[in-house]
Amino acid sequence: MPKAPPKPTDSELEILQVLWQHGPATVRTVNEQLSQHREVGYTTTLKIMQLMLEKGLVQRDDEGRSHVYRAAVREQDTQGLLLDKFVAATFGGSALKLVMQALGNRKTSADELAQIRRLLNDIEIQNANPSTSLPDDDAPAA
Amino acid sequence: MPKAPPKPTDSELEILQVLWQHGPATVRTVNEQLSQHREVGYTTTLKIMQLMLEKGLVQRDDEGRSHVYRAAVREQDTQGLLLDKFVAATFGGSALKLVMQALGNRKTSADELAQIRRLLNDIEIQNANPSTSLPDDDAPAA
DNA sequence: GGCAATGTACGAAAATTATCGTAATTAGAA
DNA sequence: TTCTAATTACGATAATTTTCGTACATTGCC
Repeated sequence: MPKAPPKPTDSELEILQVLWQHGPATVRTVNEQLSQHREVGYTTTLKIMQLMLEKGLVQRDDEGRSHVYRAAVREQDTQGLLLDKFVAATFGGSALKLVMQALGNRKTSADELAQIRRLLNDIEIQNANPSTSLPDDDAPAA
Repeated sequence: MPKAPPKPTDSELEILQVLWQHGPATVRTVNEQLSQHREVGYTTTLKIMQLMLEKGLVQRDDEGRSHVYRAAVREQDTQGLLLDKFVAATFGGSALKLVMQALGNRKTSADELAQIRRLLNDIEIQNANPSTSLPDDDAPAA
């Protein structure tokens, strides 16, 4: 089994965000996106993306003169990995404390609260009846 | 206004965790706690704590031969600061996505779910009636 | 007082990450 | 083909963090 890619650094995560949202892209495109938020040189972005290739965080297609990069890790997987480490380091492993803090000192809209309530209901249904598959918001009702 | 202490690094956060849980402590005590989880030299811990002092993350009392360090930042404040940055970097600023991910791919006990429900209720009461103070579990009922 | 034990201070090295200048390469245009 | 513009490759530097060796200071015995 090939080794899983390492945890991305902050800069690498920025680049992954661009690739996740935009899809496969050249260094130029990625750099232009990053430049909208902060100043960063072209070769800096290039270098980081080359390192990301070595680490297995991205893959690339070398057809033609310019290379096209794409994310080699999925957004949800990466978020989950980072979240686990963050919860462990910052909240002693307690996801509950994290959620309390996230919801507590922050304004949360009624709509968001409703979504969380739905999620809670789903989880409790799942706990009560593990054989049933989770309801899917996008699927037609039975 | 004195500048706010910077975001602690991973090692600094480990040390803060010890100080928050244990209360004021000497380098030796902190190092013994850290050593229970991983190997780390005494002078390494000492050096990091000295840097934390310069950064304003801890304060110390130099009475007697050994110094006693205490956290200079509050646990909740620090968690909140780190959480903000984490949500911004990893979830594009959406606390909702964070909560969904935290609750979704993770087993959460019925007790924890109940606590989150209570929190949701409190938030909705607060939203509906901003003049009222939040209920406090630790305070005696009026 | 002198010595051993315990602490602190300091400096340096290693590891990681971020940054960018410059050289080499390639593709088209003229 | 020759030149130019765009792109990649490479190496060097800086900044930050982590690590620890060693020297210095202090305390409390004997």
